[in-house]
Amino acid sequence: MDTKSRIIDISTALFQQKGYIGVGLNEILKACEISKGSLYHHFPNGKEELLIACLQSMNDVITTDIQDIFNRYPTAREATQAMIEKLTADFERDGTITGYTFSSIVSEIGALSEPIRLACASLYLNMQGIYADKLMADGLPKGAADSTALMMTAAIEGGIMLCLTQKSSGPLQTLSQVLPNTLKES
Amino acid sequence: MDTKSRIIDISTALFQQKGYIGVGLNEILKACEISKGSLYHHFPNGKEELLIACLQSMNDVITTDIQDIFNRYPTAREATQAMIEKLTADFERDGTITGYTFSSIVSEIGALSEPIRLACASLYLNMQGIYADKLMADGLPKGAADSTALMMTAAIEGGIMLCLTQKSSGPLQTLSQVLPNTLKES
DNA sequence: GTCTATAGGCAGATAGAC
DNA sequence: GTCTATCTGCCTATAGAC
Repeated sequence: MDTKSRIIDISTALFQQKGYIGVGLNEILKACEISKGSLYHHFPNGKEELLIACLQSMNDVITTDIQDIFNRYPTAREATQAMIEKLTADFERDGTITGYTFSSIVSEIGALSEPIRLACASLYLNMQGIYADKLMADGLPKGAADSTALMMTAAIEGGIMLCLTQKSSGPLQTLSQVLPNTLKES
Repeated sequence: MDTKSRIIDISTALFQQKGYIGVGLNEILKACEISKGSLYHHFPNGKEELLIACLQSMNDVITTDIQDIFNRYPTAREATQAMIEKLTADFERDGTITGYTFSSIVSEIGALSEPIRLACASLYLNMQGIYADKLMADGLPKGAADSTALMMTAAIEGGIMLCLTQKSSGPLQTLSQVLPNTLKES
């Protein structure tokens, strides 16, 4: 595997764990076992360019991941439940949630860097799109599917935030029971 | 008004707008028109101690604010709708949402500083408590009220995040239509 | 393409006069 | 209780050898 891909892979994990500002360039270099010169050779615009590459990588991984789950279950309701249960399992295992959430990145520099804000917006929209497609396949009209998909995205993002704040998977576990019910009744 | 209170008031606004890391000590000093020595006299433990004082201040303001809205409307459904509409109006006016969300603060240092994480957790629980009380007054049993209140908190927090990411009040506007319906059917 | 060395800036924090 | 001056350390970024 080439150096550039390795930098992206390792940096992606670090950004997800600690946020953009929380990870220093030196930490990335150490983790990748490369030097500063090498990093700036592959990413001439420095840390911000690296983050954008990482966001694209996250986009691919997360979209594939969610799409896979939504293909495996017959209805949006069951798929949602399975997805949230996967998140809680991740949290129980790792003590943190590394995927599906970019709130730390948005909060830190979304307001400062337009390219990064746009990359995050695209990520959220991709997730939301998968939910909406499944809801339409279930028979919901487009408008209702879009609204419901938006609420799912917001609730899951907020649920992850609550889990991190409380250091407990409780909020997501509760959501996995409540949220699918609201889908059923839509 | 004494210096300490003025520092807290001004810093609270800055932290809400730009997050914890986004605001430097020098910016706070300039906004408050004080010197570094003065700030460290009132907050010997520096920036972190100041943030905790600000979080307590936010807690008071936000709790009072939400409680006020929830007292003014007969049901949780109507109160929720009114609250979200207030948020969207704020967003339209200021271009940002300063209250009701601490996600940026949680994301930035919640994982690093235990006192700050706990202060944020307490804030979320207070909001959730107001929602739950109103839902119980509407006739929901305690368990269902707690679950629903959690979903409301998560959805609103996530909705704010989506608005900031998309630079649009659209997500919250959609939520103000979808979320109350899920309450109605609970 | 990778390295070392270093620049230059700004952060948070401290000391001590008044 | 407020001030100014200063310290130390970390950050991103660059220059230039190999």
